[in-house]
Amino acid sequence: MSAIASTSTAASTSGTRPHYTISEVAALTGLTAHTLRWYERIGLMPHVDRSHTGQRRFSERDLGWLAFVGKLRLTGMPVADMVRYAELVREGDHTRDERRELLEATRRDVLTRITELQDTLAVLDIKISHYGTVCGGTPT
Amino acid sequence: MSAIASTSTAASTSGTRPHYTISEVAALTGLTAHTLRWYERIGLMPHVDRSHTGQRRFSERDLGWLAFVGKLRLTGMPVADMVRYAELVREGDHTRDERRELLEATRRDVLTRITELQDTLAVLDIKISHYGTVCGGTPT
DNA sequence: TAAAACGTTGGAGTGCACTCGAAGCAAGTA
DNA sequence: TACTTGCTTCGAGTGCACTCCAACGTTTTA
Repeated sequence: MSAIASTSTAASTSGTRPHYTISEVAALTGLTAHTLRWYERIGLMPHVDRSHTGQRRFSERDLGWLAFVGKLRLTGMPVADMVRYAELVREGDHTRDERRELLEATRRDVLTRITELQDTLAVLDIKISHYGTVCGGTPT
Repeated sequence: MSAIASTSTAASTSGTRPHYTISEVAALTGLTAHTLRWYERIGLMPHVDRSHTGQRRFSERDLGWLAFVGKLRLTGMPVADMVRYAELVREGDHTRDERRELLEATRRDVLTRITELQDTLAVLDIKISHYGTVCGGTPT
């Protein structure tokens, strides 16, 4: 539970930009430390800084990336696709078009998903309104 | 691919209501025969009729139920919860309140999900618009 | 300084929702 | 009748996304 305002880290430990320990990032993102390490292993994190003893130190930029990944995760995008996107980012500027494509495809998926959910909502409302009436009928 | 209009079954084989074979239902719902059998095994199907030789014969009502289950599945509801709902239906009228509760909770989840997706959509739109501009910046 | 808390690694395990395979009947077609 | 297709059951296998473990090193607190 040692959040951001804890004793040492975060803001200004050694003169450079803020660094977060893995447990701080876990608290901030809701992901577990296990998951964060796993993200790095599979290439979903773009290479996290280490302290002189080899411990991870996450930057603000890393947090931003994780926030974005969190959004992608909400869309239901498979992890493999997110990794693909991360690779494209690493490969540099000549992949911009492909990245935009990928994002636009995702955008379309999200739109579809929203429509599906709204349909479902309509069905649920009908069902629920049936339960409102006292008479029996055909309960499914 | 033998859809509904195939040779024998469906409409009026033996005088009673329409009966669909498992492969017809698979074609209609997009589920596999395996999955349909599995649904029955775990109690997610309310007991499918059998032919005199023991083969499944699905009714219109079964199709309606599967359509509803499909909607619930779209919400991301765990199968165990759907089974719970199916059990409540089987238990009869005194579970109406609990069923309505369950449906209303699901409704709330769906609403939350839609909001999340709309947030994500906003983020994607921002990203995509960045890719529209030619200047580099900080591509993440 | 000692203890507690936190970090590292590789690899194995978990839970979910299917998904498939094998062996064996049964029904319809050439 | 022979063949093809489809059905049955049970149990094992798959793919995904984590999730945890063991063994050990580091850092912080009392």
